[in-house]
Amino acid sequence: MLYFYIDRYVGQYKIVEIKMPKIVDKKEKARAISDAALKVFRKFGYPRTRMADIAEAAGIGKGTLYEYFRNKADILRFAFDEYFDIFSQGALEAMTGVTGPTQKLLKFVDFALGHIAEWEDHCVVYVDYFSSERSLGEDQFSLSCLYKTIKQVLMDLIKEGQAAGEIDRSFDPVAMAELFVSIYDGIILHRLFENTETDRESLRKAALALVKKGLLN
Amino acid sequence: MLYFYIDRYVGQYKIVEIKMPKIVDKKEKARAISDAALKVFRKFGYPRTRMADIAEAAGIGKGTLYEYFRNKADILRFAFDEYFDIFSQGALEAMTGVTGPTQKLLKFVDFALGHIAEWEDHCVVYVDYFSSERSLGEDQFSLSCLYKTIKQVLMDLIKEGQAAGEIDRSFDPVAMAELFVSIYDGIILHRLFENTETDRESLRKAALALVKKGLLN
Amino acid sequence: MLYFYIDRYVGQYKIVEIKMPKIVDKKEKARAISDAALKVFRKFGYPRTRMADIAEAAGIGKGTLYEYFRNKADILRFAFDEYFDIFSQGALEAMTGVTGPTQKLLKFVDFALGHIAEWEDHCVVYVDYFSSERSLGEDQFSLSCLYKTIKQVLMDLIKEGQAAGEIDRSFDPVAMAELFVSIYDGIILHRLFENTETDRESLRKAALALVKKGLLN
Amino acid sequence: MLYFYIDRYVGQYKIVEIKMPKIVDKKEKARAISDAALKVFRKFGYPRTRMADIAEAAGIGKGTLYEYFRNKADILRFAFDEYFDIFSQGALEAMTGVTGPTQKLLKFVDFALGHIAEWEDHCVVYVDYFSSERSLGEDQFSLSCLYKTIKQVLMDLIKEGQAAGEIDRSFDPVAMAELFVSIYDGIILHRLFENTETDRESLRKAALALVKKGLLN
DNA sequence: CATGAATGAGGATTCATTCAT
DNA sequence: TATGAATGAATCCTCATTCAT
Repeated sequence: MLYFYIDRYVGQYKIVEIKMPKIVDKKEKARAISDAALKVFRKFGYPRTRMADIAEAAGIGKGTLYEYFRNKADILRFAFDEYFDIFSQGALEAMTGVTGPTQKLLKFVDFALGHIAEWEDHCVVYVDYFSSERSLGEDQFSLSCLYKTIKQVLMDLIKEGQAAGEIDRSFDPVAMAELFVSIYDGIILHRLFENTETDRESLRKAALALVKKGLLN
Repeated sequence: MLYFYIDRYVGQYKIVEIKMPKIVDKKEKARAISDAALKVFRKFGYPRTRMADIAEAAGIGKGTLYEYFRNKADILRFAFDEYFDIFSQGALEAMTGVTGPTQKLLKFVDFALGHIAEWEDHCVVYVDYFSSERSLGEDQFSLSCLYKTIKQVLMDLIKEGQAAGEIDRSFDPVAMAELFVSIYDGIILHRLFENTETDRESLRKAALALVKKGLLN
Repeated sequence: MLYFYIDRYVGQYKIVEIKMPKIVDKKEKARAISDAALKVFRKFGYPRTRMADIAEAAGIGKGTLYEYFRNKADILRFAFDEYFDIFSQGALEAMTGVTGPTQKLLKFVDFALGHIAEWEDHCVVYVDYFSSERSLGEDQFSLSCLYKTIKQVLMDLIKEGQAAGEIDRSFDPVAMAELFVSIYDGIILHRLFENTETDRESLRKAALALVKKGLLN
Repeated sequence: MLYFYIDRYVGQYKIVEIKMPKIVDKKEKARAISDAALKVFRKFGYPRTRMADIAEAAGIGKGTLYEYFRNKADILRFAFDEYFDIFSQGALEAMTGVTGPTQKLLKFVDFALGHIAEWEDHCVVYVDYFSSERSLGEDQFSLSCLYKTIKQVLMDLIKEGQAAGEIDRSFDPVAMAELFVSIYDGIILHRLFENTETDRESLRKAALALVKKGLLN
C-alpha cells in the first residue's frame, strides 16, 4: 500500500508519495510467537525456558516479545488459552455430528481420548501453567471457566440420558460429569509424565468400553 | 542437651543458653524438614519457594538444609518419595484385608479414592516434581517405578479376575491397569486445581459405581 | 494541507484522509517537540521519561523525534537552552528600562524573583539537565556560559555601584555576584522540591528587602 | 567469641566447641556500603551508577548489597538521610554554643556556609535523590521533614530577634526563614555544578555580610 | 553440627535507537 | 518526511549454594 498526500496549498492538487511505517497483524504474530514458545515450554518446561529461548525459537529479538506480551507468564497464558479454545471448539463440533444424549456423550469421550495424541504435546502447558501461576494471585479464570462449561454440557447430557432411560438413574450427574473430566485429565497427565508403552488406541478403547458398559443401561 | 557459649572477650567466662534443635537422628530430621517444605511448596509452588522459606518453616538455618539435602530438588524428591511410600504401603495393606481378585481390586480403588482427602494436600508435590524435573536429565525413577509396581499389581488382579470369570475378558489388562492409575491421578489433580463443589464422597461413589458396573460381569 | 493515501491493493484507488501535523518549519517543530518534552520531564523527571512518552505528548511518532533531535539528551539540552534564552533576554530587557547601577541591580533581582512563578515549571530541566549530564563528558557549556555572562553583568553593576558610592565598598564584587545567582538558584530549587506554603510574593519581598538593606548604603 | 556446648547427656559435663556463624553489625556495614555508594554517585551520578559499581566500590559482591538495602533507591535514600542527620546535628550543636537569637542565627548561617566545603561532596545526592525519586510516589518525607524543622528553628529565632528589637520588624519571619534555607541550597548547588573560581571563604563572608547588614538593626 | 552472611550466575525486563516501508 | 515495529545492550534483582565461624 502506498501513501500519498494531495497538496492543496499551491492552489492546485499535487500527489506526493508518503512513506508509511510497517503494519503488522498483532494478533497473528502473537499467535506465532506463542506457538514457538509452546515448543520450547514443552522441551524445557516453563520455569527453565528463558525469554531468550522463546525469542530465538520465534526468530525474533528478545525485546520484540514485549511488544506482544506483557511478560513471560502472559505468553504461557496466551498459549494455554489458545490450546483450550481449540479443544472446546473441537469437542463441541464433534458432538453436533450425532443425535441423542448417549451418543453425544460417547462422542465426547471418544473425541477427547482420540485427540490425546494430538493434544499431548500441547498439554504440557496445562501443568506448567498451574505449577507456575498457582497462588500468584493472577487470574486462573480461563481453566475454571472452561471446566465449568464442559462439566455443564456433560451433566446436561447425563441428565437427558437418565430421563430417556439410557443411563443408570442411580448416578449423580454432577459427580459423574466431574469424574469424566478428571479421567480425561488423568489420562493426559499420566501419559505426559510416563512414557508408557501402552499405545493410545488401546487406552482409548479401554476407557470407552468402561464408560459404555459402566454408564449405560 | 543444653547449649552454651562462653564469651572470652569480656575477660571472664559467661555461660548463656543457646536455643538448639532437639532432633539428632539424621533421617528423622530430614523428614521433619521435608514436611515443613511440603507446607511451603503447597502454598507457593515449588519454583517460587525459596530455600530461605523452607528453612524458616523448618525453624532452622538456611545452611543447615544442606546438611540434610544435596539441593532444592532433593528436598522435593524426598517429600515426594515419602508421600508415595505411605500411599503404596496403605494400598497394599488395604488389599491384604480381603480375598479374591475382584474384591482386592475394588478395595484398591476404594482405598485410593477414600484417601484423596487425606493426600490432596500432599499431592501438589506430584505436579511440582514433574514440572520442575522434566527434561532436567535427573532421574524420574521414583514415580515410574511406583507406577510400574502399582500397574503390575492391578494388571495381575485383573488377569486373575478375568481367569476367574469375574471380569469381562474383552478388556485389555494392561490398558485397564493404566486407565485405573490415570483415573486416580486425574481425580487428584482435578481436585487440586479446581476447588470443586462436589464433595469427595459423591465423587468416590461415582467412580466406584462406574468401575463396579463397567468392569465386573 | 490534507493528506490521503491511495490503496492500490484493492485494484482501484481509494482516497482517505490522514491526520498529519501541520508544522513544517524544522526549527518551529523542534520547539514544539521540546515544549511537549518539557511537560513530561516535569511530570516524570528526565531519566524516567521515555522517548515514547515525549513522542506521544508531542503527538508524533517515536521515529520522528530523531528527525529533529540526535538523541534524548539533545531534547533536554534544547529545552534547557530555550528556557535560559528567554530568561537572559528578559533580564537584560528589564535592566534596560532603568538607569544607574543600583537601580539596574535591584531591577535584575526583582525581575528574577518576579518570574519565579513563571519559570518554576520550566526549572525542573535545570536539575534534570545536570543530574543527567554530569560527568557524561558532554559539554556543559550552555549553563557555564550563561552564568558567566550574568555574573559578569552583575559584577560590573556592583563595581559601578561601589564606584558611585551607592554600594558598600567592603563587599567583594565577584563573590557578591555569585551569591546573587546562587540565591536565585536556591529559591527556584527550593520551591521546586518543596511545595511550600509561603506565597511567592512574600518571598520575593523578603529577598528584595534583604538585598536592598544589606547591599546598599 | 567462641561457642561451646556442655553435653549433659553422658552423665557428666563435657565442653565442646561449637562453630557459630559470622556476626556482623548490619547498621555499620550498611553505612560503609552507603559511603562507598556516595563516592560512586558523586562520580557518575545516581542514574548512571550501576549496582555493580557500588558493590565493587564497597568491595563486596553484587548480591550482598541486597542484604543491606532493598534496592538501588534505598541506598540513595540511606546516604541522603545520613548526610542530613550529620548536618542537622552539627547545625543545632553550633547554635547551642552561643546565646541570644541574633547570635544563634548568625552562627547557623556561619555553620552552614562554613561546612559547604565539607559537604559539597555529599551534596550531590541531594540533587540525585530528587531528580530520581521525583514523582516516583515514594516518600520524600525525609527532606520535607528536615526542612520543616530547620525553618521552624530559624523562624523562631527571627521572631525572638524581632521581639528583642535586634531584627527589623518589617520582615516576614516565615518568608525570611525560607529564604535562608533557599540561599543555603542555592550556594551548595551552584558550587556543585559550577566549578567556580570564587573561593568558598569569600562567598561565605559575602553571604554573612549581606545577612548581617540586611537583617539586623 | 549449625548458621546466616556472602556470593555471582542467571534471567526478566526496559528503552533508546535504527530502519524498512 | 513520518512512522512504529524491531532490536539487543544494559541493568536490576533473585536466590541456590558455599563457607568461615
